[in-house]
Amino acid sequence: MIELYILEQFDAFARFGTLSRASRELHISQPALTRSMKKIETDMGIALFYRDKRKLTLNDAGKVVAEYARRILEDEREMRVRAVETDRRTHMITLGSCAVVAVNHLVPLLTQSFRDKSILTEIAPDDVLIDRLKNHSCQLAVLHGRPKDKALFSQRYFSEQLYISLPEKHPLSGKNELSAADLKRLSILTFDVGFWVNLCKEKMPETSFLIQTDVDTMNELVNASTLPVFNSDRMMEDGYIPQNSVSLKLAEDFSSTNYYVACLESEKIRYNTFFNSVRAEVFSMEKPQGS
Amino acid sequence: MIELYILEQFDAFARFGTLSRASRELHISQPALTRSMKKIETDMGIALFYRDKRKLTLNDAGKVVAEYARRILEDEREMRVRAVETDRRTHMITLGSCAVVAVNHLVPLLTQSFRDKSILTEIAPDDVLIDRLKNHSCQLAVLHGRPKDKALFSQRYFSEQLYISLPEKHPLSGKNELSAADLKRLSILTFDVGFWVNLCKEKMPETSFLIQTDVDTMNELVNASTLPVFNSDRMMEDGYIPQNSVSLKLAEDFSSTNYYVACLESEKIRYNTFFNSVRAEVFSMEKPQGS
DNA sequence: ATGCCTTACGTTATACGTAATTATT
DNA sequence: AATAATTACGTATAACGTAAGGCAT
Repeated sequence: MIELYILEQFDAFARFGTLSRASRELHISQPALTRSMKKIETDMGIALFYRDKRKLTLNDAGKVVAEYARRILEDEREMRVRAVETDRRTHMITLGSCAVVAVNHLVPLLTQSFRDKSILTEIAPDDVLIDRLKNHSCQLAVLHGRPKDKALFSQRYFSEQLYISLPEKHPLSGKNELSAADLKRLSILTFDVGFWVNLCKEKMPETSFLIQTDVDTMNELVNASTLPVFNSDRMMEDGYIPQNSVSLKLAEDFSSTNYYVACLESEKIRYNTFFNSVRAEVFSMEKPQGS
Repeated sequence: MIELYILEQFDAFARFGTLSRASRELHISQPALTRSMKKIETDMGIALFYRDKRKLTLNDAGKVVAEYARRILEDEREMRVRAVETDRRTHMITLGSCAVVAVNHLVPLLTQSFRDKSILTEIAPDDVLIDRLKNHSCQLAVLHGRPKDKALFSQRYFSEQLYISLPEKHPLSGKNELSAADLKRLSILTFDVGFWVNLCKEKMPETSFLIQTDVDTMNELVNASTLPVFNSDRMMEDGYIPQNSVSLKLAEDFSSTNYYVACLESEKIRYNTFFNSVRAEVFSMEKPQGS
């Protein structure tokens, strides 16, 4: 059997043309290459080179070996990559989500259901997430609405209602709730949460959203300014309530959404316990409000 | 890099299920396998087995590796087979010749000198043969005259003298020998032997040569007709003598030639024994005539 | 003189087997 | 007891580098 280190050296010679050049590329000595090339010839029982005393050239059989060597080496490399990939997949769960708020409660549930695995979370738009589920680059995804694709299993997670937090002395702070019309010409501090921001920009083109991507900057601005702040019921439950402010519901049909947790239908059983704990979580979240 | 002996052992485990069984199949010890399996895991940086203290089972990554291992090992095997095949193909000796008659005695000599090689003969003009020698597409060549090229080694083979075989009752049959003038306006049955035919057509433009390319057709025509037949001393020695005919020497300066066997000067030693046997052949051919 | 291939020799790395150990059936 | 995997240890193969030689440009 011809070992791979020999094929690698043979391939290097085939690519670089001389043993000395190949030896420099591989960081080994020329004599080592001479010996290896001799070895592969005796092991195969045939000559692979024309020997010109001075120069070494592949003969026809050598060219055949060079082709195979290349393919075999490439396969070996690919084997390692693919094996490491599947190893990662068995040791960690990738959770995609269309909104940051949605993952906050899911990561603890996942680590509880799969104690031996680490959890990787990624934020992406819905369509991207669906693609990722299908090509196994993520196993679970939080989406807006129930996906129609039959290959996907999904379960309702929770609803989110938009709120606007206003300083106590703000002209609008006395109202019960707000409409889109109330917010015309206003500037609202907004953390970049993808979906919501895009939706509101579209539905309320006359309102200006001061979009922040850095958490600390956002917090500082919230405390230091008297600007209205973009908010939601779920964020407030998690404690994101600006000081000295009142939060009013934004009463529009687009200002609430339902999140769904999805996975491949074929992997549903695998995540059964996780979905159960999600259901329990939903129950405990929505029951107090309903009562 | 994962060496092939490891992949072979891994594949054996994948196929036979236990290390001990695999070790028996491969005729190596169990500890050797334990070590190798450990090595492939550390080299790849991931686990490939579930370890049950008692039993060893492939995990998902291990199954991926098993698939690749199988393919890689098969490719390595195929590589060796294909290389040996092309080696065999290059290990047959190609003998080029400017004349058919010249190869008849050389092929037996070659098969005797190189019992492990097969002999391929090809007929071509002298200039083509010289090119082929230089680019290694033939190893030996029979040429008219000694090549001047210093890169070529050559050795005189034998001379050939043209004869014309005539029916016993032919008007010319009483002569001692023939001249080109005698043959004007005659039609002569001629087997297509390249060099001679072209030479005679040029030197005797008024004679018509009825050129035949099929051996059987040629023989039938020789027997069924009363036409003169193109012949030579060497062909007659080989028994090509038409029935009821007399063969007269064509006495012109162009009607005899010397054949030389040539090879690359750099490969002379390789064909040393062959050239010796050619010399012996020449000796036994020309001595009886000379004495 | 330089570049390329080869040979010779000593060193180190490593793949192997034997023997002993643990655990499971 | 028998089978399977592992650990420990000594051995032998063989891959490597250094040094030196040959040969052609």
